[in-house]
Amino acid sequence: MKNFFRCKCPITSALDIIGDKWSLVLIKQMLFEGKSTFKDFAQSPESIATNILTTRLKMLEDFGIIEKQKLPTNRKTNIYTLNQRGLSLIPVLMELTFWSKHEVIEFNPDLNLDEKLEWAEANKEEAFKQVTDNYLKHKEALLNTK
Amino acid sequence: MKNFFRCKCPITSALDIIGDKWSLVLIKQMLFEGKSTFKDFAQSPESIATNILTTRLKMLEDFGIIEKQKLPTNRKTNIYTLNQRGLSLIPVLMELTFWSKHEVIEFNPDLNLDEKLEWAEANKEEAFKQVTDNYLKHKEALLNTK
DNA sequence: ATTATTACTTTCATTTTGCAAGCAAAAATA
DNA sequence: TATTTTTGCTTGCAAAATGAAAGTAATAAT
Repeated sequence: MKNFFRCKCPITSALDIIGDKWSLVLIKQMLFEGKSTFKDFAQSPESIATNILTTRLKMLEDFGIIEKQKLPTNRKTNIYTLNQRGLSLIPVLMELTFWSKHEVIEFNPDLNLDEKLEWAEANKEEAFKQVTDNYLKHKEALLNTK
Repeated sequence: MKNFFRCKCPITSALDIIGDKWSLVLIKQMLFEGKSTFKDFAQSPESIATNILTTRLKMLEDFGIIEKQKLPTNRKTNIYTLNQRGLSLIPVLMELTFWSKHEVIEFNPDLNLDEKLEWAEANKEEAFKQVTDNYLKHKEALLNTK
């Protein structure tokens, strides 16, 4: 872990963990798109390569951001879910969404913007909580025999 | 610009612009560390290579996140500053800071955490505004004969 | 007039990412 | 039960991004 972090800056260090090309995309897919298996991620429109996917999932697990487990009904398929450390990235992801809505749309007019975004931006705290609760319910349902 | 964006997702598209290893670090250095020249960035503890620095600054300028200009008193030194599009990334950077304070400190105990962070986390909207105003003043001072 | 500084560029090494194919274990199907 | 399909993952190699070191031209400072 020595030399893993570029310096003592909190922002730079956060980016040293989740600032690569794929980590936040994977977390977003779990959080907002209900994805939970290797196959789910591999088949995304972002189309991540499977070797990269393997190493990213392992890294996120090593940092305690996600957890991997199997259902009693299926000894093969791994279920990847966010835990608390991952869930606490929700504000970062939502602020990125807001920024995108305002500033990225000019460069990528095809952006898929949720109609509830307006409300979420005006009620951030409530929106954060709602997304968290939503995911926790989804996760529970997922892990009690899919 | 075709094929620049991986897909139609706002989060993924935002990351396609500022999700590389250095962009948010440079923006942070301007915003919180008063850096504004090529030399400032090159001498940072993160130690970015100068060739990368050149391409990143150009990219951020092309996307309208920063602007480059010269002072009347110095025809050589370029002054890089954030404009509105860059300033609206403040919430993203601050949420990253909060996440780091709670979750990254375990992996990098040397983290340099501002003592005002506690307050900022409890008063996000006010903190965002304060950081913005601070920077705008700094920028104005910077550009009126340094 | 000389030296130092600034903002780059260039070259080449290293690291990261991407693509395609392959694989073993488990699950689904016949 | 035997065969086929699916899943999660690995391997080998190509391409792209990043990094380190040195060099350069224009400007600024001495």
